[in-house]
Formats: sequence, C-alpha cells, structure tokens
Amino acid sequence: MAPPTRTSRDAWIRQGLRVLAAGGPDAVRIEPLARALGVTRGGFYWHFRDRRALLDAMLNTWERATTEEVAERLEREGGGARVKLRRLLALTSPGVVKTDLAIRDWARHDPAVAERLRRVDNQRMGYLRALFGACRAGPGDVEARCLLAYSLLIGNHFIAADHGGHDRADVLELALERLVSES
Amino acid sequence: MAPPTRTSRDAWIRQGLRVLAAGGPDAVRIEPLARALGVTRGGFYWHFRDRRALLDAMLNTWERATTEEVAERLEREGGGARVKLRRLLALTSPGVVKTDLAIRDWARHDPAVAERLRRVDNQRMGYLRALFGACRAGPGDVEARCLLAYSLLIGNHFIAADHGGHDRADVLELALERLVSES
DNA sequence: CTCGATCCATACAGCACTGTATGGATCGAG
DNA sequence: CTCGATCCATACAGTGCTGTATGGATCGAG
Repeated sequence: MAPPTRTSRDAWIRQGLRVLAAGGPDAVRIEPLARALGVTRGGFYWHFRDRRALLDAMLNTWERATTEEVAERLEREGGGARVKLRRLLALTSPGVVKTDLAIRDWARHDPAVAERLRRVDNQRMGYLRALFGACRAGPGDVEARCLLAYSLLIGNHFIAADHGGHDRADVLELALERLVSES
Repeated sequence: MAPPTRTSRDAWIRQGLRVLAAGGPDAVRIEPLARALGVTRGGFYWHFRDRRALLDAMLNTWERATTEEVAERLEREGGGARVKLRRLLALTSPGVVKTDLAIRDWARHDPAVAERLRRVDNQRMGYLRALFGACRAGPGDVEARCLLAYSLLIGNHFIAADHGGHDRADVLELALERLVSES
C-alpha cells in the first residue's frame, strides 16, 4: 500500500534539518535542497504545500526527537547526578547541538518557533531539576544550578575563547564538578 | 572639507546593525535598508563597494564598540568581583545582547566572523579571569568559574524555560552568588 | 499486463534583490 | 555665483528563488 518512496517526505525533512544546522532557516530553500537530493523541485510540492510547511514539519520532527531522546537516554541507565550530567554533556555533541543552536537563533525572530523552543527547554529543565534535586540544596539553589548547567551546555558550543593554556574539556569537567558539589 | 553628509556611511552601518540584531545577517539587504533610511540604493554604492563591504564595516564597528565598551566600563568604577559581575550582567542587556547573539550565530558558518568573535571572546574572558582571580582559587578553578559565568551571561538570554514559580532574576542572582563564593 | 498511486521533469509567470551606469540634486567653500 | 565634492534617483540587465500547471515516468498490487 505504501511503496518505499523514491524521495520520501522524510528525505526532504532530513535534508532540511541538515541545511538548517549548517546555515540557519534562511538557508533552507527548496531548489538547493532539491539539487542536493539529486532531483528537481517537482516532487516537493507533492509532499508539502509550500516552503513554510516544510519548516513546520522540520520543527515537528526536531521537537519529537529531542524530547524523546532526552527522556529515553535519562530514563534508561541509572547513575548519580554526576554520571547523568556527564552523559548529558556527551549527548549534546557538536553535531546534535548545531540544529539546536540554529533553532534557538531562529526563535528570536519567530514567535511560533519560540513557543516550541519554550516547550523543549522546559522539558529539559525538568530533567535537570530532578537531577539536581538529588543534591541536598534548597529549591532556589537547585534552580540556580539548573540554569548554570543548561547555560554551560549551550554556551560551551557558543563561546570561541581560548583558555590560557587550559584545555576546554578540562575546564568543562571542573565546571561540572562545581555544579554537583554539595556546598 | 567634510560637509555633514545627508545619509552618512555610519547611518548605513547603524541601520545594518539594527537589522542584523533583529533578523540575522541574511536579513541585511541593501534595498530594504535604503527604504528604511528613506532613500534609494543610489548612495549606497558610493560608500561601499558591495554588500559584503557593508557587513565588514558593521563587524568592525561592533568589534571596536564591544571591546572598548567592556574595557571602559570595568576600568572605571572599582568594586569587588561581586559588584563588577553584577555590572557586567546589567551591561549585557537584551538590546545589546541581540547583536551579540546574531553575530555569534553568524560566526557558526563564516570563518572570518568566527575569527573576530574569538578575539572579542578572548578579550572579555580576560576580564572575567582577572575578576575571578581575586577569589582565592586554583588557576583551573578560576577558568571553570569564568566559563560558567560567561555561559550564564549568554545562555541567560537564550534559554526559554520557565523556572517552576521562581523568577528568572532571582535565579540569576543565586547563580552569580555561587560563582563568587569562596569554596 | 494493467492500473492506480506515487514521484519527477519541464516550462512559465512573478518577485525581490544585486550591481552598474548615468544624469542629476544639494551644499559648502571660495 | 561658481564649482567641486558629495549624495541621490532612475533605469537596466542579470540572478535565484517561489509557486503553479501539466504531462509524464516508475513501481507495486492485482
């Protein structure tokens, strides 16, 4: 009933997300996408009403993927806060985070995207809150650690500075240590 | 010798930076800029060779402004690390930071912009390092605090989450408190 | 083999911008 | 008032995209 399509709807979405990560929403144009997929725009308008429909579909895919991803990864495999945080850090690899950053930037001038991002951020922040809740600390302090941790996870891929001889990975490690410490 | 020009070179640059902050580099197009300035593109090509030349000039202006700004603000008026950090936080107001974020995103797919950003980040990080150096802490710990602080300053304007009843300002305050504490 | 379902190529009209060329308009200096 | 310097308007050719229309091409099911 559903033959394995030649250039599926998902193929357009995946390519769209690739380009989004690399060049931002304005770089997601139909004709270059088609060229990259080795076809013309002919089939595009069979799958999508217009360009905006593709962008919406991309956001849907991203939203489901990232929330499910976070939920899965942290539900499975236990470990203390320290271990989970480190796993979270590894999870936000350069490849994954680029889409994230592009969407974060996109949200700054598109209210609909901003709303989706708010949902995702709250979801993720909820996991962090549960994580830091394990440390013995007041609720305000927990929230402060969450914000610091999340800022670090994002800012880390966003800050271009050297560190005066220190390795970025070492600095990151130390920073995380600070966040999960008991005091 | 130099009559106060009607639509000066700087006017184009300022308008360009405004649009950059609002919509990113791809939104900086000559014709809309001209419309916003109430002229046609006629005079643009007298000031600039092409669109790229405007973008370069904008980056020059931004680089000089932000590094000078940071240097001035922190050189003048003394105070402890706590006071200076709070002043730094106020300095990164939503209006100022939007240009910053747009350029940060831009740098992700433009090596020349990335290089400029690296210079600016290193400059700012230097000030942070001097600030946290006042706390009694090992050099590695100082670097960790710097990264956390800088991440916070940027990520703060980039994270869309609510905080389960807490006010963002209060959480920020607590987070900064953590960073300047002695342990 | 036939027939829907699914996807693709091509052609067209339209739009928004780029960069160039050229002839002014405006203004301060002398 | 004249003149050079500075800035602007207009017109033009070119580019790259959008969305629509239409006629296939391809493939699995029967």
